[in-house]
This record gives sequence, structure tokens and C-alpha cells, in this order.
Amino acid sequence: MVGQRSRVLELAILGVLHETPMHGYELRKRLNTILGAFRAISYGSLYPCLKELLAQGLIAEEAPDGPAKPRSGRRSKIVYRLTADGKERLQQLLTEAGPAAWEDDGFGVHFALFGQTRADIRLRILEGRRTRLEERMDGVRGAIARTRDRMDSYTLELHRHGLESVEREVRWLNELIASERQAGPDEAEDGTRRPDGGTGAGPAG
Amino acid sequence: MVGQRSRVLELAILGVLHETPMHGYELRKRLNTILGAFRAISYGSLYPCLKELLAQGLIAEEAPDGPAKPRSGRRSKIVYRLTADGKERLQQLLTEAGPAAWEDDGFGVHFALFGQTRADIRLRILEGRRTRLEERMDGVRGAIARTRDRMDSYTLELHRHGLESVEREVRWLNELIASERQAGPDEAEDGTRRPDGGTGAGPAG
DNA sequence: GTTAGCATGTAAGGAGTTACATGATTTT
DNA sequence: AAAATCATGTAACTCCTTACATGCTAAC
Repeated sequence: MVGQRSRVLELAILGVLHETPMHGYELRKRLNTILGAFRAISYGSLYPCLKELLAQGLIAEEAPDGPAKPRSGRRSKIVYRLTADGKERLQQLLTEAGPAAWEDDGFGVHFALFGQTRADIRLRILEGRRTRLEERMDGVRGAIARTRDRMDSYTLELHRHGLESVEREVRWLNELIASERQAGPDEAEDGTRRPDGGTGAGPAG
Repeated sequence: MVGQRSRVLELAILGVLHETPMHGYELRKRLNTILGAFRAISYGSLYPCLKELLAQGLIAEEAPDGPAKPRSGRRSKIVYRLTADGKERLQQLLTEAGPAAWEDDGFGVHFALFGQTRADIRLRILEGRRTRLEERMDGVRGAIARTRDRMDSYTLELHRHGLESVEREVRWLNELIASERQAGPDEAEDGTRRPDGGTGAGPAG
């Protein structure tokens, strides 16, 4: 058992490559766009991860499309695409959706890939995330209650703001869950709603 | 140059020990309460850090207060307190307030210690944080604009929500800054507003 | 007198960054 | 042809967590 790079990065890469083949540099930009605020990947973690996925046969190198041909034996762009195994693995990761999918890290990635995720799994992740946040709120509220007297106004304000942020996210999740439940039942069996231009099928504003 | 544990943890420890001496187990609980949602410290990082601070002479061991005496030569609770050097170091860290103080990690800790921070530094940190968040918003907005077409509704929704969260934090900072500017000028020279019960001198709700 | 929880500590390792090294392609 | 930027890759290092090892103290 070597390597085993973080599931999250693996999922993100496979998910993006499933949309369209890409080379590393481009992939990194796309990852950072998609995962944006949550997480910025560096080459130092991306390339080793690609290397490993390659070794596991989940992705494959492709000749760069078009006429741009490398002069010498080997150099320049390497375009990666998902293999059949890679697609299978992606489905597996998208379907597992265990607790890791509702931690801060995993949730963003899973959500960004909801377009490729089964409706029932989407719901499970949203609900798991909500439960996770509610637990966290209980913890913070308890901590505030227990130490209110020993806290100065700044610390209190920090907690108040933090708590409000989490409450906001819970409300957001509630809306998403309601919207999923409404749209869901029809397509629950197979439905993986592919990317749309924002027709309103997705989460409403 | 050995160790050099993260400035953030060092600051947090010194800041908490400045309020009152404490042993490690207690310290960890208090750190996790104060920094709560942002960061949870484990013993595996706390104790090595304490060890190093001890070696640098910034903190010192103290005989546990009260009648509870260890039977054998040495064991049981070790209470740590700030030394003179430690207080100096704490002041230095609180005053430096460079870019690290407005990154996600540093900001929470600095804010939690605002009760021990000079008014002008508080303002500088709040403004630095605001600028940082505005930069981030620009980045995300640009990324959305550039790739709007290639994004499905879920990814878009994720960005929308993320952006809204950041906007909310900016509004919060604006209120805090206004409140600081209003209360500040009188005490700008020396003022380090010690902990209060929440009399309204601090950030208003 | 044994379980539960307080208390301290270390070793191994995971996950990722920074800084570096290098080459290809495009722009000026 | 120099500079900028695209593109790939590695090595060293940072920071933290998990899991383990150990002992004290209180409660049942």
C-alpha cells in the first residue's frame, strides 16, 4: 500500500477529467476555479497525485490533440483522460459518500460534482452536512454557555459571528434539501442531472 | 534554528497563559473553546510546542497551587506561566500584525486576543482582513465570469453561496471598524481594553 | 480494586506547501 | 533574441493528527 493521496484530491481530479481530458497545468487552474475559496492546489501535490493515478491505471496519457507535435521524443503537454477503470472508480467515490463527504474539505468537492452525482446521494450528503453543522453549533453554544463569564466582548463577538455563519449555511442547506426533494422523486432511480446552463432545474436562488 | 512551531499556535498559547497560568490539558480545552470552530489543537502539537516555549524561556513551570502535592519526586500536573520574556514576546507578536494576521488562520487568533491588543493594531488587522477578503472576492467573481458557461448550476450555486458568505464577513468587518473608529481615538495611545463583561464598549450587535 | 477520566508525552506518518530545476511556446 | 508565461516535475520541509504508551486520581 503506497501513496494513497487524499481521497478528496483524487475525487476532484477524476471528476474534472470526466468532463473533459486536460493537461496538468490546465487541470490545476480548473480545480482552483471550481474549488476556489475552499482550497488551492499546488503543483507539488497535483503532479505526484496524477503520477499515482496513472500508475493505478485510472487515467491515461493522450497525444495532445491537433497538429501541435512535440519535436523531440517526448516533452511538452501531456493530456490526461479517464480510463474505464477511472470512470468506475469515480462512480465508486461519488457513491460512497461517507462522513468524509460532509466535512469542510470533502463537502465542497462533492457539492461541486453534484452534477455527476445520483439524486439520492446528493440528498444524503446535504443531510449529513446539515447534521454535522448542527453538532458543531451545539458544541459552540455549549462552550459559550460554560465560559461566558471568562470571555471578553471580542471573543464573544467572534463566536457570535461564527455561529451566525453556520446558521446561515444550515438555512442554505435546508433550501437545497427542499429543492432536491421537490425535484427529486421523478428521477431518483438513475438521475444524475448533467450540467445545464442554469435553467432553474438546480438549486433555486 | 530549531523547531519554530507555527507563530499562530505560539501566539495563542502565550495569549491564553497571559490571562492566567494553566496546565496543558486545561490549556488545550481553553484553546479549543476560544478558537473553537476555526481550529482544534491536539496534544500531539500542544505539548511539543510547550516544550519549546519552555526551552526558549518564554514560559516556566510552576508548582501546582494549593495543597495537592505530588507524592514522588515529580509527576502530575505541570502548571505553566508566562515569564517576563514571554510577556515581551507576546507583545511583539501582538504588535507585529503582518499579513499573517489577516489570513484565515491568523485572523481568528488575533481577533480572539483583541482584548490584549492596542487599538491602532486592532484597526490595522481589521482593515487588512477586509482588503484580503475583497481581493478574494474579486478573484472568485473573475473566475465565475470567465467560466460561467462551462459551469453547471451546482457549481454556480456553490460559488454564489461562498461569495455571499464573504460579503457578509466584509459587512461585519465594516461594522467593527466603524465601532473601533468611534470608540478608539480617546484611547488610541495606550489603550488595550481589558476583558469586560460585555458592557457595550466592544463591538456592538 | 477496578473502571473512568484527568494528565503528560512521543513516534510515525499524512497532506500539502515552497522553492527549486528545467524545458517549450508565445509575445514583444 | 529576450522576456514572459506555459508546462512539468522533484526534494525538502512544515505543520499537524493519530495512535500509542504511561501514570495519577477519583468514583463506584
